[in-house]
Amino acid sequence: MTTGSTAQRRVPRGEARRRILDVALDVIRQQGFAATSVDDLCRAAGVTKGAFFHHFESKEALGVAAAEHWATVTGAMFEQAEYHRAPTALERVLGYVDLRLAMVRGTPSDYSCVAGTMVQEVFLTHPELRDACGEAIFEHAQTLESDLAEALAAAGDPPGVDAAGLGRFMMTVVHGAFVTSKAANDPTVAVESLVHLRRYLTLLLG
Amino acid sequence: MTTGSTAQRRVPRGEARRRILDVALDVIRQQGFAATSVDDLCRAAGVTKGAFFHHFESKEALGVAAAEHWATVTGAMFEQAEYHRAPTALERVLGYVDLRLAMVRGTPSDYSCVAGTMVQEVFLTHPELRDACGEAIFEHAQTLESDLAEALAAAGDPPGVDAAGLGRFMMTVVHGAFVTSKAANDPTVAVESLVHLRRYLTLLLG
DNA sequence: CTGGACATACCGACCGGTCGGTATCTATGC
DNA sequence: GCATAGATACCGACCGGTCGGTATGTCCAG
Repeated sequence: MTTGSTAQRRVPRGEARRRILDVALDVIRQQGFAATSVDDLCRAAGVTKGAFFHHFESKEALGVAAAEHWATVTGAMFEQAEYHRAPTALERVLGYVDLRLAMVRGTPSDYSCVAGTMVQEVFLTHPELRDACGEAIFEHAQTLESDLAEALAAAGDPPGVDAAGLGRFMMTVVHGAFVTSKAANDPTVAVESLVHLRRYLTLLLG
Repeated sequence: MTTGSTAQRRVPRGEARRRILDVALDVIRQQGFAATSVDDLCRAAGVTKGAFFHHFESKEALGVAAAEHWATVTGAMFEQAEYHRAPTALERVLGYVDLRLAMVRGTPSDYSCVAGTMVQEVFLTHPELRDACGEAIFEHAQTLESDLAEALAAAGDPPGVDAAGLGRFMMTVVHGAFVTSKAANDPTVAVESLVHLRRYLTLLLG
């Protein structure tokens, strides 16, 4: 039909998918998953709806891909962090918390977690998306496990505590800090919670 | 125009508002705020849209009222709980955690928090709703403050810890436990996090 | 010249919200 | 004790816009 000039390409060919995923991380953290429309994403990515549905078969599929993309991006980021180079396992664990403390100085849209935001909304209604979020979160928790196991051993393996569960608890505090600091509209609340987590780890493992 | 038989009243006159608020607590915890339509609420409450917008000037206003209703309902529930009758402040604090532990055995739609669910989605886009959620959460935290202050004093007031901040940390863990247990699709994760919180409080205050 | 990577136009369902109307209370004067 | 008038509670058709998704066409790399 119309046609004519055609194809104002807004984004270089081949980059649409990545652009959509990148902006999704930001937009979803700002607005939540349900409140984010496909058009919102396309606008922000500079891409048309055709491109969107070419790469993702549904909005839920985009969510799943975004959770995986999130895991990749943050995984790479944490993998490079300095805290891995600390000499003792306890210092590495505390270093992780300190890194979280440093991150939390900005605004929730920047420091919070896409997976944690999405899973609250969709855990019942979109099981596949829920599982993708779960994997992103607990896969990250697992990166702490070996240091935690070592630190626990060094502390004489306190009874009733295991490395995997302690890692999950750390995720609980981190994600809880996102919620309460959003509610308080004040990142200080996140800071203070992470300091409590740090104190707990010190008491338990020090 | 139409007229005719008129007014199949589905709900006794005068109960519409309360019915809407009651179902909102459930539906929003199941689907999130943005994914819950006004029609969803009306259907669940057995009420028409006219009734809805008679009582609430917008969907956001309903959200605010729901947060306040949540604070009232849960406030009354926690106020009656047994843990207030424990002899020492520390036992009362731990009793609160034990109550949370007991609650967390069900399903997230039942044990999670409306305010925490909503605030994740709307903290940036709906400031009034965010504030209402914040008030619900931190007002609840305050109910722990006097016991925490007393327990801290009994423990010799450990440096760097204050009752208000510790109360907020407890909210952080509770809400974090909602997130991670949803993500894991397993309430066990919430249980284990609350056990860690209990251990922290014991180490700090015992 | 083919197949993946888009663009554009479009669809029906559903969204939050409005509005004119009705049913039922309450207050008041007689 | 009863008519009446206003306020409140509610009904449900309707509105413009937006939603997720589709159909079909064009571009371009290999």
